[in-house]
Amino acid sequence: MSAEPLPRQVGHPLSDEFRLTEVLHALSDPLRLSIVAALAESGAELSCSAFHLPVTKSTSTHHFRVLREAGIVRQRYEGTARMNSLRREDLDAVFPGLLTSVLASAGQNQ
Amino acid sequence: MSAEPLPRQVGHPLSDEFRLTEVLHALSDPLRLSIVAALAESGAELSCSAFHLPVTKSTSTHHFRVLREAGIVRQRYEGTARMNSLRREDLDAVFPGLLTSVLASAGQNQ
DNA sequence: TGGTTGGTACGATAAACAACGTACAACGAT
DNA sequence: ATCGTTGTACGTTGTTTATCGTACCAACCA
Repeated sequence: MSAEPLPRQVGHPLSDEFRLTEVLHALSDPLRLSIVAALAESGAELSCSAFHLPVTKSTSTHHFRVLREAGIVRQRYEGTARMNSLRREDLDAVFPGLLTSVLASAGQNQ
Repeated sequence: MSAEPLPRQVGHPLSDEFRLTEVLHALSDPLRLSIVAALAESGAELSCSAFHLPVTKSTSTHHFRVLREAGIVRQRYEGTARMNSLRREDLDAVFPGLLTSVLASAGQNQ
C-alpha cells in the first residue's frame, strides 16, 4: 500500500511566458552567468555536478531553479543525474541577439 | 565665513570599470528598464522629472544612481535639474550589441 | 529676502535573495 | 536489501534591495 513513485518532473515556462526582466536578473549573478557560459561553450547537456561550483549542493539547486524558471535552461532527469541544456533557440526566438551579446561580453569582461 | 559652495558633481565609472553582471542587474528592474528605453527612444538628455515615474522622488534618485554607477547613464546638473543621457557609445564599446538587443526585446516583451 | 522647484541624504521597513545545514527521495550498483 | 550518488525540500541566517518619509540643499525667480 505504498504511494505511487513521484514522476520527478519540473515545470518549464513556455516561450511566450518569458519575461525580459526575469531573464536579465537570472543572468546578473556571476555564478549563474558562468553556468550559462559553460553550457554554451560545451553545446551539450551537462549534469549539475559537472560544473564544480564553489557552493553547496542546495545553493546549486537554487541557482539552477532560477535559470530554469526564467526559461534559460531545460532540465531533465537521467538516472540520478539532472541534465541541463541551454534553451538557446527559444531564447533567440523571443529575445533575438540577447544571449549572443551577453555571452560575448561575458567572455571579455568576466 | 561661509564654506565653499559644493560643486555638485557625481562619480561615473570609466568604461574599463564596467562590469557585465552589474549592468545586467541594473537593467533587470522594470522601472529602470523603462527609464533606459525612454532615454534611448528620445535620444536626448532628459531630466529625472521628465519620466513621471510612479514612485517618490527618493526612490527615483535611487534608481538613477544604480543606472549611473553601472555606467548606463551619464548625469550632469543644469540649473536645479539633473539631466540624464544614455552612455550608448561607451556601452557599445565594452558590450557590443548588448544594449541594442535588450532594447529591442524590451519593446516586444515589456 | 524669501518662496518655489528639483533633487539628495539619511534612516526605517518590508521583501527578496544567496548561502548554508540537515534530512530525505530517486536511482543504480553491489 | 543496502549503500553510494545526485539532487530536492525545508528552515535559517545575513545581506541586498525597493520603497517610503522627513529633512535638507542648491539654483532660480519674484
